[in-house]
Amino acid sequence: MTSKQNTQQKILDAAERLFADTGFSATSLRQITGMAEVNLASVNYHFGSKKELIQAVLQRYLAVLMPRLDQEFSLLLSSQKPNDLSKVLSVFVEPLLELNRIQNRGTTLFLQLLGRGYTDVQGHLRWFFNHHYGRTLDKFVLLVQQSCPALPASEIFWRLHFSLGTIVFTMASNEALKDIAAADFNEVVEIDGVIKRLIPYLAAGIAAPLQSD
Amino acid sequence: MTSKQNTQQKILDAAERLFADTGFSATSLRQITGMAEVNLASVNYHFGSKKELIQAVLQRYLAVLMPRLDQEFSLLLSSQKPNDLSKVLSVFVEPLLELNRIQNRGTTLFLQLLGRGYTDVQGHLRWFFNHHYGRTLDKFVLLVQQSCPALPASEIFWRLHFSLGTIVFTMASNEALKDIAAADFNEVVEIDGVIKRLIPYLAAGIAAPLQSD
DNA sequence: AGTCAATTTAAACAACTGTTTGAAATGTAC
DNA sequence: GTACATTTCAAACAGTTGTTTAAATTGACT
Repeated sequence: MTSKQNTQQKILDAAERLFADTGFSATSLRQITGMAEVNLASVNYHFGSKKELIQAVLQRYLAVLMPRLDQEFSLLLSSQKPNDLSKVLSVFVEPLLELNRIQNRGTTLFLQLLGRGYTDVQGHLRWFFNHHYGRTLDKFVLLVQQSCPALPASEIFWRLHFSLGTIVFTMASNEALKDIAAADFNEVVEIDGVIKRLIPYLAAGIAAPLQSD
Repeated sequence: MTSKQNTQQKILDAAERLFADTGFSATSLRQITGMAEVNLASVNYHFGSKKELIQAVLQRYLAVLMPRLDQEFSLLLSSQKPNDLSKVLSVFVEPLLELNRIQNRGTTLFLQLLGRGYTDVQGHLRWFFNHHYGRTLDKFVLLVQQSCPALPASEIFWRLHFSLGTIVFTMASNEALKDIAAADFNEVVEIDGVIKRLIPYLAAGIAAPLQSD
């Protein structure tokens, strides 16, 4: 009984690290099973296929993160006045940082995987995400719209995707950025430092005045 | 004589389209030579290897774009007063749109390729870019620092990377975003529309007030 | 015409991919 | 200990990858 869970978990641990580092399609099952020190066939035995393994890796984090976010969004939505945009964005901070409890560098790994999911595989993962967590996402979009009543919905759509790009890219190159910051500015920045730097940048970008042309 | 250039160009045209659509590593040489209607071996004959083909595809655009940008940056730097941040960012618009002259949807293709370059291949392409165009990049950073005298250099470093993430990610998922925008908002957005939407977002984000904690 | 280099071609190369197979090993319950 | 299901394992599967080879074709110049 423990051996089964051990194998599954060893695979998930190795897979998420390799996926985050080099992408889904660039990571082979032999790399994964090699790092996990399990047999090659065990991936297909426990997860069925590589595609399902990718989903399982993401699910481990999404299943914890999304209900938490959903709860926080509902709380903010129940307040009468529109909420400050920075406040809405700050909702992400704590649930994201709590992913570090699932796994050692969980927060970083999850955000990197999210980025890979958007660029690596086309369509497939996006559909999976929207299908499972579309409702939660809608609540967030509604909150942003309430806090930026001057912006048309289409503009908010674009700016939220711009913001997603910022987050995803920053986390994907997180290691490199940390190294440069340390070398050039004598700065030691951890993941929570990066997230807190992101908030004012994103808030200002999303709420930017409309261009007049 | 004309046959050689035809083959090389047919390969480049097919390669850039496939690379932009599905990424560098996910595109096989057989797909490329199939679409280009040339022999499989001609890629290695004319370009040496797949890696060198990737560089050649990017070089076709970078060789036109970067000198133009460098020139514009120098011009702005020569002015006495610091320049408005939106003005500095707007420098990119015209040179980027001129890439449409090289190739049909040149601007879109190039920006998608840039995005792929940052997420697909690790290190390798980033080094290539910094090595060839680091000087031009330095001028740009200097311009941004001049236009945001209140921000410490380290903060600008982070925010410029945030911005790079926005651009790269947006272009990498450009097709998907356009489709969603068309379906949800009846919007038809072309590449110049996206670029012009980006400017105010980026300008506001980069110049955001510092967080007070 | 003939000469020589540049280019194209089909075929094969070794290495790698995800997946499947059937036997061996392990665990669980009676 | 026997019976049974779960899990592991080595081996092979068919398919794809980038690259190389050597012969065939094309081009340009005398």
